[in-house]
Amino acid sequence: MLKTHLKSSKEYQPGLSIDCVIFGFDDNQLKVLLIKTGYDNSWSLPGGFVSIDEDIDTAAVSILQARTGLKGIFLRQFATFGAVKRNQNHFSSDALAYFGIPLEEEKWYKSRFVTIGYYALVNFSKAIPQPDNPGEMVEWIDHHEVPKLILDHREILDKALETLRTELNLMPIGYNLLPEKFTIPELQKLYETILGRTLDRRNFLRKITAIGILTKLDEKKSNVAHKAPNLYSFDKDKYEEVLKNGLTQGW
Amino acid sequence: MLKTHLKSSKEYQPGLSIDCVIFGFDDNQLKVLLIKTGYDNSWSLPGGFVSIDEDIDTAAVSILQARTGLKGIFLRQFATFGAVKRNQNHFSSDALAYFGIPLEEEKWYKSRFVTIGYYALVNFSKAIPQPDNPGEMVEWIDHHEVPKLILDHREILDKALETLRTELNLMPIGYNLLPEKFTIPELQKLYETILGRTLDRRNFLRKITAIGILTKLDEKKSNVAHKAPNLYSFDKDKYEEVLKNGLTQGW
DNA sequence: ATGCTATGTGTTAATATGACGCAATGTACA
DNA sequence: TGTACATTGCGTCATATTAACACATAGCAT
Repeated sequence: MLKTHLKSSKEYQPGLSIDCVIFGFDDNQLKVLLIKTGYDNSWSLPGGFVSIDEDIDTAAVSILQARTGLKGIFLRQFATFGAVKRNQNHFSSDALAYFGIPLEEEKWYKSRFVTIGYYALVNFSKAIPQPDNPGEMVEWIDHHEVPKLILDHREILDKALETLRTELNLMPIGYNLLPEKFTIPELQKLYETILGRTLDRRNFLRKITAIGILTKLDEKKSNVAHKAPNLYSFDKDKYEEVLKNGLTQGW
Repeated sequence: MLKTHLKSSKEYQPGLSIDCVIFGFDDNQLKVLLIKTGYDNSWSLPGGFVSIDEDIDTAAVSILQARTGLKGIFLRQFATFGAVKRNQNHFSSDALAYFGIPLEEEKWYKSRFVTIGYYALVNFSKAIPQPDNPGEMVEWIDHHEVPKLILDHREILDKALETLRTELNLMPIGYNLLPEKFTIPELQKLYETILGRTLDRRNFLRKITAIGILTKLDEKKSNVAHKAPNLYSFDKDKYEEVLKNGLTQGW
């Protein structure tokens, strides 16, 4: 929510912020990148402000890149939150002093902010969480074990997950969350984790391969406890095509 | 985009506006409520600003009510638009003078606005379009015949329709767009119009009735050219229930 | 009466889905 | 070394859903 080298508030779009729900998949867990403030150890979503001369989408990309070091990531706006009370009483005068905010900027920080929510899907192993403010911690947290978050960030996170669940039915997802080579069981675990329920192995295989975005590699996963599963990769071209057209739907 | 009795810009959330895509269905056409400015006859979506002490959702409801006189309408936020250039050069000094904006407020009007898009589904026959500024025209326009719109309103409209199409697959729609009593062919036309393609009569009936939200009335439509079709109504309770749980999906 | 058009209902084949069975592969360990 | 166990790969079958189509009926126009 704050950046180390704050420009003057005049250089930012007033009353507007961006919060990102960054999802990663590791150890069969859906994880979310969260930030623990140095000031009071409170947890929040990574976010930031929008420069006056910056598109909101660009601002979201910048925040994401600053936090994960990644470019060209799957990033999608999903909702905007603007309840009057959403950031009421959030920045105490003490907190603003801690962050070195000059007095004349207090009013800016204490006014209502409308925040635009983006969610991102990133390759866990390639992302390098980067603290931005001193004393800050950036951590991947299992989405089942998210601590209390500031403001309405919990609501934002929930909405992001709900959106992701819906989009799972409308388009192929996984390309951005898995390493280049992966197994069908891994992909299934990802789906199961996002949906929060189990799926039948055999039916999953049939359905996921029918989409036509997977390439079966002539290679098996090594160092596994049981029968070595086959490795697959995404067919980038076909994946992009399905992303554009969407999966077949109802009507 | 403007209101007759403008409060001082200080009473509004800075740099933020709301634009509504209001859909209605009449004469087998999907129509959109548009506004023609008195100033230069340019067309735009109905919109407005957000008071500093007003939730964004509440602001959207207010705008909708002001334009259609309707309360309790289906209203849904679908996207937020914030390209830097989106309203660059929109309000000329002449225009601001026309609207009676004091000089000291010019900067406010000329800065970038981020706008939150909402779409609404309303009962065409019950809505009473209401002009807000003098010389303004409020009209229902067939969505196929929408004229050139100001700013990025065309993009906003397209995105709203795209969202509506997707949501058609996720939840029942029609309750808010049709009169209390309607026929299956009418409902089908609505779906066809939204989707932009024809559907098979018989399959449509089977599928739409299977949802369990329709009540077949013991009454036929009168004054029709051919065989009188049966009238139906929505079962409000079941409709709400399906709205909440969504239609059955893939995975 | 006859033709035209739109509605109401039913049929059938193809496809998709959900629920399982069983053999193959590799680890753990007696 | 070989037996138990967990996991993968592939297949089957009953059922549900979908798409495509046929036919009778109702009401207006002439």
